[in-house]
This record gives sequence, structure tokens and C-alpha cells, in this order.
Amino acid sequence: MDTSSDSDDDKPLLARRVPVKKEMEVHAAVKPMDDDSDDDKPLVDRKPFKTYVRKDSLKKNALMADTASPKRAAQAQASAPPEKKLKVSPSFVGKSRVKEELSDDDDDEDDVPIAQRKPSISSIKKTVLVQQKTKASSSSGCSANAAKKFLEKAKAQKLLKKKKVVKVTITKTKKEPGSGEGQKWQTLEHNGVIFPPPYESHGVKMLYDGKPVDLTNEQEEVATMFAVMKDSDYATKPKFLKNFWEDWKAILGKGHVIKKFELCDFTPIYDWAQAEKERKKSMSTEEKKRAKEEKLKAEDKYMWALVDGVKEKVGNFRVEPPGLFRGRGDHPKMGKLKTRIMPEEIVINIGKDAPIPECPIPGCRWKEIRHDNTVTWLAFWNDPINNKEFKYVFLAPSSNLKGQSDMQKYDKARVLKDYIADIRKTYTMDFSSSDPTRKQIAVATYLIDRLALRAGNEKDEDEADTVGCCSLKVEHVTLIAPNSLQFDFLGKDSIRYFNTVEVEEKVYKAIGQFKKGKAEGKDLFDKLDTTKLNLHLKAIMPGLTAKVFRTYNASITLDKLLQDTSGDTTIEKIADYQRANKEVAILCNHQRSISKGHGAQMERLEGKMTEMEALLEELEVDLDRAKKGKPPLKDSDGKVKKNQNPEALEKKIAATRQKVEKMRLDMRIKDDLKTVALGTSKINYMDPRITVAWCKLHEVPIEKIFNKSLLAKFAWAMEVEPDFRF
DNA sequence: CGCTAAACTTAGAATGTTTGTG
DNA sequence: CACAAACATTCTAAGTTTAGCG
Repeated sequence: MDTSSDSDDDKPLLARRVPVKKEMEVHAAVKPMDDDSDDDKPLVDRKPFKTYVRKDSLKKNALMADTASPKRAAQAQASAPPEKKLKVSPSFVGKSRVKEELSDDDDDEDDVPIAQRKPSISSIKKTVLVQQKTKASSSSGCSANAAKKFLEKAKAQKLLKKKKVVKVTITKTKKEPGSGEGQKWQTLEHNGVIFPPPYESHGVKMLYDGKPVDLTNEQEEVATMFAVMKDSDYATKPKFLKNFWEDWKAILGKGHVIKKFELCDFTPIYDWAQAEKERKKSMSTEEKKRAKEEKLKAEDKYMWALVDGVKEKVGNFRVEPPGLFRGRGDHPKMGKLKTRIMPEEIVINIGKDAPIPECPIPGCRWKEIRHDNTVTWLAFWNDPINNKEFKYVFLAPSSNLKGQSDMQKYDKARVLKDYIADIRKTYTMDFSSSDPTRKQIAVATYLIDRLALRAGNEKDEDEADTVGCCSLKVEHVTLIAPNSLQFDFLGKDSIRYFNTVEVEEKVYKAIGQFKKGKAEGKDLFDKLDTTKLNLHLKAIMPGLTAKVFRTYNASITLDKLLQDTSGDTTIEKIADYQRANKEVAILCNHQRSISKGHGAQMERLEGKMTEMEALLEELEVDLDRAKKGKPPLKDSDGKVKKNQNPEALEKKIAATRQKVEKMRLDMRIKDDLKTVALGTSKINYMDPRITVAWCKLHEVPIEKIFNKSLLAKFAWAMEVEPDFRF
């Protein structure tokens, strides 16, 4: 595989992450790793197989049956034995309790209002269960000695391995904690959402044509939103300015003195805001702490929900404050006013028997109260920028509900593993299909599989113009003879995907054919959209959709790369992990912008480096002279250096050399990673069980890899065996 | 079906906090 | 101890997929 040349593959792989503006040569393809080692041989050589859906693989997958659709679930279960079991370690059941311990260490006041309420019947059962299990599994706590415990446990696990594996098997169905069809919960209590404070006027007057102007509160509020963005990139974008001006003008009203945007001077407001920032920064740590505590106390009741009697963290309980829309990339709506959301616009979802949260703004009421236990949201409102869309309030990633569905996501990807060989064979055959739709599906699937492209839905006129696989346009792919393709397009978040890959002859030809006779701007895959593609994928494997390939390839790549890590010390092991993580991030094209201090930081390191090298040279001279018995030279201040024996000098030289080497390496890593975002794949793509297992096997404390949030989010994955393979 | 509405996952930037270093 | 760099958290935009309807 082309991913194998470990020593120098960093460079070519990295070369792809090109900052959007710069052009750069691309040297190599990034390909997902997998264990199917014959995969890069011409796929044609493989024996074809008969049908899409193989009976033997169908039955593997009761668990794939799709969560949301009762109908499909029923079908899936009809064709597949429902007694498919899912292994769950005992502590899984007690997870929510463990999770709380994990995330609660900063405020142990569990019994805030919400928790005081009587638990529902089902929750009593659950709580008992939870408490029983807690003792057995309390090892994944996040306390000071957690790392030690983790290691001890890992060691024990390693030794005993097969022995005490008390696996509880539960029947896996689509139903979540609750029981009915598509039910997500039985009881749900929460306190609604918290609103941003009302606008407080600062009374600072902006200038119009050089003269101060009076503004109403509302006018001033919007002017301030704009003023404070002076230093951001948006302030230079014409579209942003235009959209802001349009919305603000409307608020100013017809007869207002302010007529022309060009005559507006917001600097007084900007200066005030800067001063305000400064003032806040200069508050004593005491004051800051106090303010923070107060805020926390006021918000505490909104932070938690009771789901089936279990206290769970709420994700985004804060209603988004008004502001100017910050769309990414070339977004047609950037700069538009995102208006303040009022309680009257908010729909609350809550258990039938739960008290309805009091509306925090006096004299207001909620838009609607629902009791829908087939969904997981606690509240939503219409997005003021795009009224057809919604903003939801969900539980935090550490919640049971989210954890369950996260695990299902990875389990689904693991099922794909059983199908992937056949899927690859099939699409390879279909590269030469005479049915044009089939051919396009084959090529699209190939790209999604090998390049980890996203599905690529159609986008509206009023969104940034970005694409994914199905929505690729003719100009996004260039043929490079003899058989390479160059991709250059803006994907999600307007992040550039720029990559040149060698592909199979047939793919190369097919792309050429798809492009032929089409003008720029035309769809490369004209017979295809994500719905059709996913429909096709579902026919191959229950629950299979385009995004599963990304999860699969990310996880399998991590799994593979972690197989042969060589680090001895913990530090080296962590570096090994990060290297693997980096590969995955590159595969998924996860980028970040170069931090603003990066250039300067590198220069500073460069300077230090030169310094050290100079020192090294000086030491060599000293050594030389010392060996010959000559007295040492004067140092830079003109003083005579103290005499040193050759042994000491040699030691010092060796140490310095080592330091220089380490620095060189650090610098390279820093530079390599300047545009690579490792976090996204860790949070969303790499099965945490791979990481946990690897940590156990290599006796690396899991805390070195997962921060507090991730530990809480991945509580469900903590008990895997050290020999877990994705 | 093909469309739109709805619900949920994934994403990078911005902001806040901790840690390392001189 | 001051400052910056690293790291963690928050924020909300931008995707994917599913549901439901005519």
C-alpha cells in the first residue's frame, strides 16, 4: 500500500494540506488503510461475485436495522434474526453514574432543583441498578489517581484477559433506553433554556459625517455588533458590509440622518468596546472568580436534565444571542442581523408529567409545549437567518442518549468491515457497466471509499457554494495523464480539498467520460444525488450510508496504524498515537487555520536553534583546545572562561546535540501540524475503543489521550478489552 | 417517487483556562 | 511572577440522513 513507507510519508501526505491561498505540488495520494491487503492490486483480477446482497452477510446485522424507522426496523428484523446480541460489559449499564462522577468534580451539588423531583418509576429501577454496578466499575473516574487505577486495571485485564470477562448480553434493538418503537425516553424533565441578557446601552455616540449621532437602543445595539468586528476578516468583505448595511438601514428607518454607509464612523464605539474588554481583563482574579461562580450558580439549573430518572448534562441550553451572521466561506448572507430570540419563538419538548419550565422572561410564554418522546431535543426555535431551519437544544455528548447513538455509529461502521471487500469488488466491476447510473454510482462510491469524500447534498442558492462527492462539478476534477486525478474544490465549511491521486485506469477513463461534453458548472455525476446513492448503499448493507465510509476508514486506519507503534517511553507512545491521529485527520481533510503567532514562533525557534548551533561550535573549539592543553578563549564578554576538562566538555556537547535534535524534530512536527486539526477525528471519527484498548495494551494512561470532555463522552468505551480490534 | 421538513452529526473559529518558561 | 503557548471548552454554522407528504 502506498501508506506504508513510514519514514517519509509524512512529507508527501502533508503536502496536501495546502493553505487555501497557496498553490503547492501534491506528491501522493492519501488512502485509507485497511486490512484487505490485496486491495491495491488491480481489482479486476479478483473474482467477481454474484449479487449485491449476500444472504450470509445480511443476517449479521440485526443491529444495523435503522434506528428511526419502525417500518424498516420491522423489515430488517423479519429478514434477520432479532436475537442478535450485543456484548456489553457490566459497567455499561452503570455508565450514567460513572459519567456523572466524571464530569461532576467541579460542582458536586447533584441535588439541584431538578434532581429533587421524584424520580419516575422506571428511573427508580434504573437507579438501583446503577448503584449496584457502580462499585464494580468505578475505576474510570477522573480523580487524581484515576490514571493509576486505569493502568492497574489495564494490567489486570491484560493478564487475566479471557478469565473474568463477565459479559452481559442484552438484546439489541433499535429502541433506546426507553421501550417502544423509536422511543428515545420515558420521562424527561428539564428547566428550559436561558436567554441572553437584554441589551444595555452604553450611550457612546458614533460619528456620521464627522458628527455624533443619536441612536435608539436597538439601533445602537446593531451598530455595536458591527463596530466590534472591525478587526475581523469580515470587516473587509463587501458582502458582509452590504448585508449589514441593508439590515441596519431598515432599523434606522426612513427619515434617519444616517443615509450613507460610507459616512459612518464606528470607531468611538469600537474604542469603548476595547476599553471595556481591557477593564474586564484587569479585574482581579478574585473578582473574576466571584463573577464566574455567580454566573454558574444562576445557570446551574439549566445545565441538567432528568432523562428516565438519570441526571444528564444539557448541551446548549443558552439561546443564541443576537449578532451579525458569520457564515463561512463566500456565504451570501454574511453580515445579516441575527435577531434576538424571544420565548414566544421557542418550542419546548418535555415529559408529560414533568413540570413545564417557567419562562425566564417575565410576562412571556413559550411558543409551544410538546411531549414527543420519539425525539431527543429539549427545545428548538427557528433560525432567524434561515427561517426554514431550526436550532435545537440537545443533551450533551456525555449523556447516555448521545453515547448510545455514538456507539451505534461505530458498530455500524464495524459492520461495514464485513461488507467492504464485496462492495469494492462490486463497484470495481461496475466501473465498466453499460448502465450509466450504475457506472456513476460505482465511481462515486469509489471516491467516497478511497478518498473519504462526503456525500455531497444539493445546496441552496442562499448558501455558500461548496460541494461533496455527488455534487462535484466538472471543473473540480482534472485528469492528469496517465491515470491521476486532481481534485480541487471547496467542501464543508468552505475548506479546500486539494489532492492528486493515482486511480485505477477505469476510474480515470470513467471520469473523463463523465466530464466529456459538459460545460463548467455542470454536475460530474449527472445521474446521481445523495438520495439515490444512499438508497443503493442501503440495498447492499442495512443502514449503510455514505458517511459510514468516513467513519469506517478513519477507524480502520487508526486501528491499523496503532498496531505497530514502537515508542518506549510514555512520551514516545503519545507521539506514536498523535502520528496515527494525524494520518486520519489528513485522510478526512480536517484543517485549521494557521495560528496568528505561528510564523513568529517558528522564527523564534529558528533563532534559538542557530544560537545552540553556535554554542556547539564554541564548545568544539573549547574541547579542541582543552585536549591540546591550551587555555580557553575569552567568551563574548571578553572574560576568560573557566577551564574545563575534555570529558566534561564532551558530555556537554553530546547533551547539546541531543537538545538540538529534539528541537529540530519538535519544529518539524509543529510546522507539519500547523494546518492539521487533530481534534475533529478524535471527537467524531475514530472509535474510542481502539484508543482505549491501545492505551491498555501499552500502559498509557487514557487521560494522556482523552481530555475530560472526551472521557465523559466516551464513557461507554472505557471497558473494552486490550485486544479489541475495530 | 421527489420534494420539503425535521432531526441529528460534524466542523472550525473564538474564547477561556492551564501550563510551561524565562 | 509575567507572559505566551498549549490546551480545553464553547459556540454555532454546515453538513448528512430520515420522515412525511402530495
